[in-house]
Amino acid sequence: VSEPRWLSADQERAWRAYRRMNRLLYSQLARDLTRETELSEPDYEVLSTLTEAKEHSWRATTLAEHLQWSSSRLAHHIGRMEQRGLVSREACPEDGRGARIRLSDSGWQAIQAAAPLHVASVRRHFINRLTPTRLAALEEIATTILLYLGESAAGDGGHPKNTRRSVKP
Amino acid sequence: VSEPRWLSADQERAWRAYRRMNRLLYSQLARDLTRETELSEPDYEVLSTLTEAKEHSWRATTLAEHLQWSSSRLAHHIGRMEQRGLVSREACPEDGRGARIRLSDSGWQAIQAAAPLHVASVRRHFINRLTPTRLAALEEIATTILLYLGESAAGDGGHPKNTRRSVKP
DNA sequence: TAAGATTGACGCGTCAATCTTA
DNA sequence: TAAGATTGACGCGTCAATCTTA
Repeated sequence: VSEPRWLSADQERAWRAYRRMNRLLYSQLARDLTRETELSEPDYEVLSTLTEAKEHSWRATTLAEHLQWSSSRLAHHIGRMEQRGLVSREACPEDGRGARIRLSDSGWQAIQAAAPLHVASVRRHFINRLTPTRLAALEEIATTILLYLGESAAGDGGHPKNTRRSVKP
Repeated sequence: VSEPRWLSADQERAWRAYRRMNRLLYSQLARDLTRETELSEPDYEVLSTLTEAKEHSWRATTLAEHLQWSSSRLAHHIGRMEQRGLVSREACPEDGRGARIRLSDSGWQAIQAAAPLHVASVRRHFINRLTPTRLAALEEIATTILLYLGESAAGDGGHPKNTRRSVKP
């Protein structure tokens, strides 16, 4: 018995609604962020991830893994952020091939200023719109999908310890 | 009483899981599509939207609205697709300023071939992983979020009649 | 003057090639 | 030889400027 060629009406409505929510929500959050700060979403992710590192510095590889970015995307983006003084690059003591990315003072200030605004935006458009029950349901859905997407072994989902801190969302 | 500075642990877990699902699911679907066909996600969206139009042709503005694309994004992308022979542009009879985008024969063949594969991919990674109850819950969540995102008047959500046909997802 | 649409410049992400050290 | 990382070329999306017809 093969799969039907199309989705059922219910399935299609759900699929479309889900994708539309993603599109509009993401663009709204990006709009808020760029209006209220000097940071793009990717900038914000880099800075807030570095905030969670000890010494505010991480190996490029580790950072890329956390962000789920390719190494070349990271190198390009870090290059631009370095130009703007948000992060700095330094040689890696343990491994001569490696690089360490460090949050600069001005990067620290930028993320400190941006974080509460971004959290407020996430609350306003997303968190506050859903009951705790629904939010939990969404998390279950996401976990289920991720499980099948090969989340089992690697990546954030498989992290036994969650030591994240400071600038969270 | 102002909002707390951060999200609660529950909220943050849900928020992260939701975003991670989006990232991985979208990249998996894109990977499947480009592996199995000659089309990118945006190509697929353009072609399948045109399929839903009578005469397989739509005003550029209408097409852009359905896709929720900017007019310049549409113009650029249609230009590239025209080069590849997937669509054609023609003058608009009703309005000398307007343009009509038409699905070409080869575009029609491309979407016919791609659609079942794409639907299968969506089923495999998404639809089949969720019970009907959960899928309905997700649709409700999406609808709720969209409602607050200014979905009330315009856009797909406000469509009273859903006359979509043919190549659906 | 405004609406429909296109264009060019620029910033960003991907892919393949490359460089350096393990 | 492989791992860590960077680089350049290219394709795509955004923004502002522009062109044409209403």
